[in-house]
Amino acid sequence: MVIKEKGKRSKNKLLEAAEKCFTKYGLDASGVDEICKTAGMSKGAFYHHFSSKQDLFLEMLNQWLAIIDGYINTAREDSSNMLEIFMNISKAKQIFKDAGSKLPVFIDLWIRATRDDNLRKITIGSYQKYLKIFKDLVEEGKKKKIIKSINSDTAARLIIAVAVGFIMQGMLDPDGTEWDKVAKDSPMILLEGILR
Amino acid sequence: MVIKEKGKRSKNKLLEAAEKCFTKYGLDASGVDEICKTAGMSKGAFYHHFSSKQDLFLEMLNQWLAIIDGYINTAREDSSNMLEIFMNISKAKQIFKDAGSKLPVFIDLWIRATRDDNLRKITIGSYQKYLKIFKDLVEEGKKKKIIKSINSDTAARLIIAVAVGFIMQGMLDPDGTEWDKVAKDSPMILLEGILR
DNA sequence: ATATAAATACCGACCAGTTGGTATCTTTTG
DNA sequence: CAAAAGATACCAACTGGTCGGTATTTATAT
Repeated sequence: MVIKEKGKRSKNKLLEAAEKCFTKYGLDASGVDEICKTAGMSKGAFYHHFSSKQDLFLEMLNQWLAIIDGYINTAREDSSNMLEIFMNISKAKQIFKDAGSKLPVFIDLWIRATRDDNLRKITIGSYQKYLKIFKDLVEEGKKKKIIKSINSDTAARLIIAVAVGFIMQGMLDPDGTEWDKVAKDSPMILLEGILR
Repeated sequence: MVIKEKGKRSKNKLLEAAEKCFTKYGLDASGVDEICKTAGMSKGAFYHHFSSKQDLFLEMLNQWLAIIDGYINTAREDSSNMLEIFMNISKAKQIFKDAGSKLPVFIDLWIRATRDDNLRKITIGSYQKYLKIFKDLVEEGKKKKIIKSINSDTAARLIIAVAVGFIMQGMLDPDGTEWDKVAKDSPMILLEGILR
């Protein structure tokens, strides 16, 4: 079958509409009705494709995590040494461009995962996966004597903190600075330190 | 009068109850009814003290920002040089202890500020105030040749990113590591860099 | 000090609107 | 035709917020 079954297409339409709504109003404030209206579909269609609003959250999150996986794997394939991988990931201009509008919703999901066990399981699973990637990267650097003998767990979490922290700030104060520039310069500061 | 007027006490009771609820269920999921029940008061009392749920958000946020102000000012008064101030702020064991339960709610407010103009104004105002503090600190360090000639705006935002990022991770994965240890080690890594 | 007046603090039933979700029916598709 | 997809009408639960009335303080006058 050349054309995706109409069902899948409709489902995607709903997913995209949901993303629009979530970006605009937030997770909680976006009602199922609103999402349907945005998608130009009916509530019946919605509940034909998703068993609940939650269910849509989960599918959306899984979809995005797959995208992030893609970015990371690409960065890994395109680079030969550990330092290159790190820089390629953290530059992440692509992420900020493609996923820019997704990021606030992603944070929203993150917060929600704090209180929702289903979401939490998925989120924490991926979180730990990425954590491990950075940890291994640091460990490798330590073995090759490129990196100081710092705790690799701490370092990995620090790297993630920077990423998440920038997203949060970018959401609150998008015009406060040139965020892509900040994001570009920060990995270097992180690597080389602040002190002379 | 030794004892606070009863009115203020009741208002505080509501504020505290709200904090409990928000910590447990999140901002949106905590209904006014729930807050009142937790406080052991009536809805009438609530709307006697606050003009709306929003209004309570604002008061709560202002209250907390005042606390943070206190921490920062204390750190400034207790230290003589720029580096000490920075370390005193970022150690912030006191913040993590006292305000531990508040932090998730704080993040929740942050997200909400993204879409709510009133909240945004307050939040962004404080954000920029703290940003400036760090910026000035970095500038001072640069003048004294302690700090590299990095962009002070970027550096300041990087520092904030680390703080916010740790809070976010701590919320998602509280038992994943010893966060106070991570928080203690990170400033040093930030200062001295990762690379050898 | 006591009576009175006036705020302040508080209660809880109630309302209009919205929410996620369901049940039933119709259309499209293979 | 049967199954999938979609539409419409509907509902029970819950939401933030209102309102008329009552209890409790606090200020004032005597």
